[in-house]
Amino acid sequence: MDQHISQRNLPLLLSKARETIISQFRPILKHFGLTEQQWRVLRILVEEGEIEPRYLCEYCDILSPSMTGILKRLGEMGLISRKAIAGDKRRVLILLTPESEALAAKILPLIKQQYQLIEQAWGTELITQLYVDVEHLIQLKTVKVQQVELPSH
Amino acid sequence: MDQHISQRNLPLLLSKARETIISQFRPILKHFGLTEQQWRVLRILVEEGEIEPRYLCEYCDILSPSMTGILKRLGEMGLISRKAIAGDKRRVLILLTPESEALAAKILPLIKQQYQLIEQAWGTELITQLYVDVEHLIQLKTVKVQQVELPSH
DNA sequence: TGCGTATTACTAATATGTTAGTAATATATT
DNA sequence: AATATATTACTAACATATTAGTAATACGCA
Repeated sequence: MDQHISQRNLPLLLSKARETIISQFRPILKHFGLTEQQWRVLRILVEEGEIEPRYLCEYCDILSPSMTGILKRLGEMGLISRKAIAGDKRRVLILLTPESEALAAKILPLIKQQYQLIEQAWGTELITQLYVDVEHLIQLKTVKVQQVELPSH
Repeated sequence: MDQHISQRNLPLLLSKARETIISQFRPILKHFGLTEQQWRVLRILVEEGEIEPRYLCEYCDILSPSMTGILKRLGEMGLISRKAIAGDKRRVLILLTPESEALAAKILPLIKQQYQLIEQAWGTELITQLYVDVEHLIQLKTVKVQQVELPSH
């Protein structure tokens, strides 16, 4: 009878759930020499086209200092390029290169196939329900939660 | 036409859901100078008492090389100690110190209160449903999923 | 026009994640 | 007993996470 406290630890459970899913895809990304975060960025670029780093951070759920390094390495790998924005010298646009367009075109179908294999093995019902709940939870982020009072020490 | 799961990104959504929750607790841990992972370890030690590092890794969902550093820092902070196991010189037991017992006794009630504040703000229904789904998903980890065939390149 | 403030992407420092591999010890098999 | 294999915790190397802070630029307003 597993009665570990970890089973009532929602952040930990969500982390394990995520690992359960992502571990099914890691071999694909590894095969093409990409980390999970690098692929997250490329995938958003496929969907969005040109995009500024701060939105990339938002969509990928990656903080700015991490994104700086990820974009640096993707640039060195020849998988992204940068374009200046006229009228604002602070801002910049990130976009795919022909190489990464081709790479994404190879990877995306494999991801889709792997999703289908997951559905075959685990069924669609739970996965669908999980989407509903998780998106519901993410919506709630805007509903402010009172913070517990912290003792001085 | 409803969005097929292959066109969405479940690991990313789970990551965002987790961040939504953990951000409600981070101020508490920061107040006591702990990282999230350090607290995960201490919390398991409260529950389990003496425990070997490999089980700590399993229960905390932290890989062994990360755990090595976490335990090293917790040791330097005086929050864990180590005990040899008679009959097997490879193995070791990790346990709390009086200091970390006292620290955990201060933190645990605050975590519980914060959970209550979250439920006040967001309702219990969604949180309960999430537990159900996520635990269900984690169970499925044992059901083997076929791996998509990777092209040579 | 000048000045305070906001925004954007960045750096710095430390902690953790991920993969591969290793030294020491224990166990199974011959 | 001797050898091969398994286990445990560890190191190494690199990528990413987290927090704090900065330089350059843009903007709001007196």
